[in-house]
This record gives sequence, C-alpha cells and structure tokens, in this order.
Amino acid sequence: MPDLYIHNSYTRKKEKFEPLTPGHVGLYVCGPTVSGESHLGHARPYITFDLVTRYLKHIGYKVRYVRNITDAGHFEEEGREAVDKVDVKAKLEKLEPMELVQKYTNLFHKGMYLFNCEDPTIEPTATGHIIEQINMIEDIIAKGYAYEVNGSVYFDVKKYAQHYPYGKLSGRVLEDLLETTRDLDGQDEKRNKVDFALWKKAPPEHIMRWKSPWGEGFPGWHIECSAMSSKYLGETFDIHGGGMDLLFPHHESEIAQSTIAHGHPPVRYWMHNNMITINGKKMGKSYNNVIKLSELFSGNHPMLEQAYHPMVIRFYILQTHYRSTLDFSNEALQASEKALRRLWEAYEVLQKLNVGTNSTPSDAALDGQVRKWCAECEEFMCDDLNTAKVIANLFELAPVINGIKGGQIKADAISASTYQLLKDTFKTWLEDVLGMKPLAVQQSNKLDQALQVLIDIRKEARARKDFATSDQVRNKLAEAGILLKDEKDGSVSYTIE
RNA sequence: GGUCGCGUAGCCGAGUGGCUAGGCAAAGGUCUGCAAAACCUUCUACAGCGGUUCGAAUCCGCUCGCGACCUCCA
Repeated sequence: MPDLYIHNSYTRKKEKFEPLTPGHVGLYVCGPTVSGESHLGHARPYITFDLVTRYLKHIGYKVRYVRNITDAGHFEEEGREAVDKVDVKAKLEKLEPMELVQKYTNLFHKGMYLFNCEDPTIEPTATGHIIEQINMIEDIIAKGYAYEVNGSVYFDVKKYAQHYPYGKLSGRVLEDLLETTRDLDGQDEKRNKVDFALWKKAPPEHIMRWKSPWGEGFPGWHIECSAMSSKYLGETFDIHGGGMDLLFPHHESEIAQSTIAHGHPPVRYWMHNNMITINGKKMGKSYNNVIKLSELFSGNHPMLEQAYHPMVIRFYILQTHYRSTLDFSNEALQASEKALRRLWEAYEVLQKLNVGTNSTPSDAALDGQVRKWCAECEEFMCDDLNTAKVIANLFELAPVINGIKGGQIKADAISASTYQLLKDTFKTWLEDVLGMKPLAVQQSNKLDQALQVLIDIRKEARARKDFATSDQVRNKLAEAGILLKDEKDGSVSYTIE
C-alpha cells in the first residue's frame, strides 16, 4: 500500500494518511439538502469524494463511506412560498415535506448515477435520526455546554472557547465574531450571538416538527452530521469531507458539539473541495447564478451553448485539482469534451492494438518513458489526489498508442510487458479511479449491421472511384451524427455522437 | 472591517527554487481520391515593483486586481 498524503484543512498541511484501524477508512461527507435540485456546484464534492473512495479502495482500503441526506429543516417547494401552509384545508393541497424530499432525493440519486459516482455505503437521513440528535443534545446540556431558552436549545460557544480551540478549523477568532453586527433570527434568545442552535422551537407554520424534551421543534443546522457520523463511524473517525463553504460555521460547530459530547475531537483529517465559480463568482442560490444538473445535461439554460454529457462534467472537474477554484465556461466544458473524447478513443484503440510478444523493446528509450509515465500516476494520486497530473500523463501516453496504431511508432517499440502495463494503467486510472465511462451509447448489433451495409456500399463506390456516391453516404451519415473514418489498413470505423 | 486564498501563455488549467505539465484553440507539415481522425513541428507564460539567492513563476515585503468565509450555502 503506497503512502497517501492528503491536505488536512485542520492543520493546513499535507499529512501522511494513517487510518485509525489498519486497512479500514471511515469517511463522512456532507450530503445534499433535498429541498431543491442539485446544481453544478454541488457536483464537485460528490465527484471529488467519489474519487477519494475509489482511490482509497484502489490502494487496498476497505472504506465505509457515509453521506447523509439533509431532509429536515425549513422546507418549501419552489414557487410555492406564497401558499399559506396553515390555511390550506385539503390534504392534497398542502405541502407535504416528504413528497418534496422524495422528489429531490430521487433527482439527486439520478445525478449521482449519471456521474458514475458509486453509492455511499450508508446514506442516513436527518429525519431518520431525530432520536440520536436529541440524545446528543441532552448530553451536551448535561455537560453544561448548552442551554434551553423558550423551547430552543443553543450551544454555548463562549464557554466552549474558554476550554477548547474554537475557530481553529476555519481560522476564526471568537472576539471578531462577537463584534460582528448582524441581526439573526433568535438572536435575543442567545446568550451570545456566536451561539448556534442545537434545537429550534417550531413556529406554528413550520411544517416539519418533532416532539422533544423542549417541546415541538426541529434539529439545528449542524447536529445531524455529528449524530450520524458518530453513530456509523465512531466518536473519532478518519476523514470528513465537504465543500469549503462549510468550514464555517457548519464544520466548526460539528467539532464543538462532538468535542463536548465525546470528550475529544471527532475527525482526524478534514478535506475540503474548492468552489465552482461562474464569471468569477461562486455558483450559489444566493448569487442567482446556478445551473442545475438537469439543465446542464439538456443544455436548456440561457448560459449554456449546448448540452453537456455527465462524463464531460466529471472529467472537467477532475482536470483541476480539487482544492482550486474551477471557473465554469462553455469554452472550458467544450475543451473538456474534446479532450475526453480523444483520451477515450485512445483507450479503445489501446485495447485492440496488435502488439508483438517481444520481451525486449526495439525502442528502449520510449519503452522506459512509457513505463515512467505509467508509474507516475500512482505518485501523483498519493500527493493529495492530483488528478490533473494523472490526466496529463494519460495524454502523454495517448500519442504512443495512436502512433503504434498509425504506424508512426513500430509495434515492437515497446515490450509486451510494457504494453500490458499501458493497458493496466488506462484501466486502473481512467476507468477505475477517475471513474470515466464512454460518452457514446452502446450500439445494438442490428444498428452495427445496418451501418456495415452502408459502409460496404461506400467501399464499393470508392473502388469504382465513384466518389459522388461514397461522399454522399459519408456526408449523410455525418449529418445524422455518425462519423466514418477510413483507417490506414483499409478498414472503416465509425463513431456515433 | 476581520480571517483566508488566488492572480500562469488566445482560453482552461498543473507546478518542484535551477531540468521550462497537460488540454482546447491557432499555424505549418505527413498521411488521404477528398474528408475526418491520427502523427510530427511551431506558438515559452507566470499581475506590478522591490528584496533574499549563483539562480525564483516558485521564498520574503509592498502595491494593484479578484474571490471565499464571517448569514442558509457543495
């Protein structure tokens, strides 16, 4: 097992990863709030941490990957805000939170499937863990770090900060936070404005509510992750991931809650992915600049010049290091699409390549270079998951593959074992770890046979030098999105867009 | 205002103090009936100004510009 180094947001340093339990990794990632449809920005953490689990598994770990569904809170159907939720009499006219949650959970899962993100091993819901959350809050109250006011419970941050390094994760200083002048809901109930809610009393119009020792209400914003991560991964676990925007207050609060409840910090390695920006600004609801996943896949959005395949989005995200911002543009996405096509075609060529069984390469320099490029992929991933460099190396290898096929490079230039290494490298990195899949749909046998008929007709026309007919076949097919390619050896291949 | 981060060739994006990723686009060439693809070649950048150093895009300082968080936020 190679040594993996990851950037720990808590220490702001690259650290060697060592799991609590040898051979096993506990990973918790903040999942979606299913009150609306996921957008491009949401895709980044899920693709990033899919990569993390894939890589951990690749190097031999058994991973328990917990990603929650936040389905509790103040939910409203989009465009339905105006409806008076209390006065509507008919049952079916009323906003039913579960219906909303179901709808967006399904959409989220569909998106994850299209992105080829593997399922988390446990996907707990906040509503399914109300008891655990209440228990944890009671525990924190009992330990003297939370107080109840008027049916709500708040965490006493000021007291916590006297004994623990509050703000270390997000680089926050308590005094600065106390100075911030901002009026928030429930401010007057709190002892200090920095205190955060563990439990909120539900106002009459609030549609989601549960009984608790403090009356009817709903859990605070941060407690679910603490309750569920400790339940499934233990009081201390290996990796906690999420977007950088969750550093404060979400993750900072998680640390505080868990530290009091369990007597020690919950997480050994914090990992945060950077944001996706659009025109330099973070993509987010509050900026009114989101592109939803369904819009991305359909191209149905004023900012989109075309539809983008989920694999193109995935590739585009992985072409950048996860801790850098990534700026959206049609140009960038189109470049990714072409790049991925090229790489994937090289991979397909590689699998059909006819190479000799020579044990010694005729071009030792090239053979050595290929072996180096292949071997480096592992080093790059070990260094804080540098997918950009892995992809760059695959692009270095592509001309070698295409060159052998095209005859510019002799078939025996690399040894049989190097050829096998090349195949393994593409399979391992492009498919297994980066999680790429072909863009083209699988063709049916019948379509293939039909195309062969057309290809034969064209072939015969070309043989008679009847180029008008041959070009007509090719051009008409091209119009339909089927591209014919005359190969060097006289065969004809096709790609379907 | 506070905290943190960023500024790399036409565009997107890696990056170690010296060996000048990669992709897309562009130009030229090889191949081809013509295409397309592929292959080869070319385009040598690091916001500005100082400093440290034999040597800095990479370290330090200042200036300018941008962003994130401080409020739900991936």
